[in-house]
Amino acid sequence: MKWGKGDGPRGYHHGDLKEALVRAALALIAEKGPAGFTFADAARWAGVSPAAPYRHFRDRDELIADVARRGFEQFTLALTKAWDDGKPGLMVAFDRLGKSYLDFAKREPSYYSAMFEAGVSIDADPQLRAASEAAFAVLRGAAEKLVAQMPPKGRPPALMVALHIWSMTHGIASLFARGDAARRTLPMPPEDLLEASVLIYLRGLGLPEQSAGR
Amino acid sequence: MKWGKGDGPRGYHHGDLKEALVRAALALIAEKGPAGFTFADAARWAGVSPAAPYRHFRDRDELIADVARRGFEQFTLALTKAWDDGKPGLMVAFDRLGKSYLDFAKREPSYYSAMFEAGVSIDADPQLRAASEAAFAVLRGAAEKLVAQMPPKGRPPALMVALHIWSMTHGIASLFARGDAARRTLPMPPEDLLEASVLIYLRGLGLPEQSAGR
DNA sequence: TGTACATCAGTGAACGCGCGTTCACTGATGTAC
DNA sequence: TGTACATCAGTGAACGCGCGTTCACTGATGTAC
Repeated sequence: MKWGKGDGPRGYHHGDLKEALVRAALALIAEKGPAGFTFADAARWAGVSPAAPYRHFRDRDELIADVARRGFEQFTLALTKAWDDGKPGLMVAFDRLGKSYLDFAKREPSYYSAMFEAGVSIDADPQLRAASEAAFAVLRGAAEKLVAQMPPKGRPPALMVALHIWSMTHGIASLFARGDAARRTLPMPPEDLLEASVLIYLRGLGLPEQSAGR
Repeated sequence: MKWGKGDGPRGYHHGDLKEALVRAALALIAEKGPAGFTFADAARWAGVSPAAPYRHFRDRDELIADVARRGFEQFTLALTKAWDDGKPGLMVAFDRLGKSYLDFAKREPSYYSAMFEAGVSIDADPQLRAASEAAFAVLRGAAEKLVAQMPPKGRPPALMVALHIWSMTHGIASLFARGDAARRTLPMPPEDLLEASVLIYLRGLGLPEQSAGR
């Protein structure tokens, strides 16, 4: 399944090389880490000559940035689906959201690496930046709904809450849930660690479970 | 200040090449990221022939692992000093501890990269592993003192608390406080974000500020 | 429907480069007596 | 204190390799008439 869409190999023209290169990058990142693959590698993996990728990407960085962008798009989809507009209750939806974040890091370690660990500068590429912000917007929207449940006095800023949740989750994902060798071993599933952490945090905000729309 | 200890260049024998190579690695990581430097680079930076490093390190990975190990040692020192056995009060000491973590990531981005982002397998090298565990032990010790303040009923496991704090802090450090290009911009200082996060978390644990030994 | 032509997406050979690594070597340092 | 020798820590030349990149090219595809 080297090229998943049009099936069967074709002749002189590959037909879908851009997609194939992205898949190659994902496979090679999974194999050797984000720093461990080369443009030539990707070409070889896709079964084309080393010059072919230049028709589609200026250089290796542009390829990685494209992978990261696609990663953020899929990430946004997954988070949106998990949050599901806060249904049926904010707390249960929020918990799903966190688990979905972690699940993505575990299920798609290659995307996750390209997005967060490949050293691509998010701000340099507007498309990448937009994709990244769309993902964060899901978190932020959820945080807004959550703080809106609280009495107006002493309501924490939604942005802060979103950043906190993001940080906790990203911290757990980076330290304990990645697919590669740098992962630390942990005496419990990372999902449990995250769930407890988020619950304690929300309690600290003054959001006991029963008050949050259950 | 290429070789800081014995000053002045010497002749045929460098005299302190191992140290110089470590410093070279730190400088080059700062410049190009953990993946962006080579063994030959380090030799060049230290002003020796490309074969010289082989007298001190088997390969590039061994050099990076050594840098990471030293990083963890310094990290342990900084954390220990910040925690200061919980004096004068657990909450204020805990806050110092978190800030110190963040400060290290910001002050020593090269060490931090080598420790957490260079893809070295912690478990492969016993010395590295021990150094890493010593750093975590400081966090864990602090968490133990903290939960010991709580009524025995419903006391959370200290290990969990330590892992939570580690994750939050590492998440913030990775996303917002690193020195390199992958850092996201943030509408507030990362230290403030962390402080708020830890305070909310501790409140969620049932540790109001005044009950914690102040 | 057929044909001529333009354009597109790939080839494959070639290049310069820097890296990792080995090797016999040599200058400097330490030590036994 | 001096000398002979062993050991240590570096040299520098050399190698094979794979990468990035360019280039003229060519087969396949699309389009105008």
